[in-house]
Amino acid sequence: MSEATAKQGPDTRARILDAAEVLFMTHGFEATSMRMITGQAGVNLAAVNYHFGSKDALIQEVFRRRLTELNRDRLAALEAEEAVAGGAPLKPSKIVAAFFGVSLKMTADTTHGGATFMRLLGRTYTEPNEFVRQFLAEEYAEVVQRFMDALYRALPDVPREEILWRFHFMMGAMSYAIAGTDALKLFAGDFDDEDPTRLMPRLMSFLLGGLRAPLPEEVIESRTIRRDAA
Amino acid sequence: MSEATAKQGPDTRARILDAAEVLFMTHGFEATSMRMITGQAGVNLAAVNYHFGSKDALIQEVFRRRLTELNRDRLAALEAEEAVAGGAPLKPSKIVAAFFGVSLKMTADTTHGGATFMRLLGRTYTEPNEFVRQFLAEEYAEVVQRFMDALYRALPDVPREEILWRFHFMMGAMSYAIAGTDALKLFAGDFDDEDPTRLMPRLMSFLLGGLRAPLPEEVIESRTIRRDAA
DNA sequence: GTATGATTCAAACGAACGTTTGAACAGGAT
DNA sequence: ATCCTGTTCAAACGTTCGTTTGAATCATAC
Repeated sequence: MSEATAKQGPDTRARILDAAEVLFMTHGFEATSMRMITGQAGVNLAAVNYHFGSKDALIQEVFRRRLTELNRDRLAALEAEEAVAGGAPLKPSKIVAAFFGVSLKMTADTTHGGATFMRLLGRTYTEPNEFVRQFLAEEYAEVVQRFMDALYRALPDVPREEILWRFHFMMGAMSYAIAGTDALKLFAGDFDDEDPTRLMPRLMSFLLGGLRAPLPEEVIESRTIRRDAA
Repeated sequence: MSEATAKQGPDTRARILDAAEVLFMTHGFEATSMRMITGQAGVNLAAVNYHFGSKDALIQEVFRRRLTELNRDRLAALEAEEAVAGGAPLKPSKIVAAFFGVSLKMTADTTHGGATFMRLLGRTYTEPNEFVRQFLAEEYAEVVQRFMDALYRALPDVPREEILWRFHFMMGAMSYAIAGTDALKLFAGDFDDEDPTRLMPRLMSFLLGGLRAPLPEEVIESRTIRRDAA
């Protein structure tokens, strides 16, 4: 390994990662066996442990190779907006568009498997597996902090806790929108599949509407939604 | 002889269901073994297959016993509103409150395990397992249809497809809000723990804001939009 | 050519999985 | 006491899991 970089085999690594990405999305981590992965990738069973060390390490690598790029693009989009603003606080819509627009752009990318990964990622936000969630949290720590700070500055009069909640809600709506297209079909069988290009404006309208909604009156005084069914 | 194994008094069935509910929520379906379930429940390994037939049947029963009640309450809440309206279309806020308010009421129920189940349910909306999703779709078919019809009548000028999407987004925000509290903590370590009573008004404001947001321009091009407000 | 290190391969490993078995135990009703 | 029915129990079933092994193959430098 003199000057050669991490370039290893011909394309065994990449084929394993691509196969695993699809299978993890379709069946989940636990239900996807090494034999399924290596079978679909057309490589030997031992190849995964040789190239990645273990199944868990393979899972991490599946996420890392995409998340690195995704979060880099997110930060770039945010910094581009900040450069335009020149020190002034950004408009919330710009911040939201920077974060979620990058996500949806990858969702629309069908040629490089980005769409598959985004669906996998959406499912993984609620993944029970502890080490997967721990890994995701580390990967997200910086970018989330940066966006939250931008939102704090953009909405100085809104309690930070409230902004945190709404960001949480927005993440949920996006994850579900991307990952749960099948679930949507289950709700309404007569539903023609859509290209993610049309999902983007729909989701963005919804997210901004939720973000700008009036604060709950609970801030002033506890109030319960009237739902008396007698 | 060494230890007096606490002779279990109450129902073995219920003990298995309660243990399985917690373990499924913590580890997921595939990662939760029969031995974990029976061990936590304090029953024999064979008890699950004796009482439920199989692990899959146990999963279904875990959901069925709670979903039956949940969806019954949802329909009751909707019908109560419809009775008050007396034939007139309901306001969207009432419909949303009927559907999601019941969910959050169960989330706030800590004494009967309802909160545990709601977190499990939130995670399961994006569950890859095919038979689980099929089962969920059947359980939800009627109640979703009823609520969608109510929304169609409440918003006659909004394209049905658009309402479907926004309902989808709302489901995502709620599921994530309930199931992903840990994820929220990962984003912001300094976060005082959740009190579902306070989650309710927060989420409701967000959902209604998203539901009433202006439609994306792409849709507006072809249709005139009227904004109904509550 | 041969040597050397990286990669692939078939085969096997022990562990854990869901499920099944047949005996043991319980408590009424006859 | 006996039978019956429902339930619990320890043990084992066959399968599949992730991982490991050691030899075969390939590529490149000597």
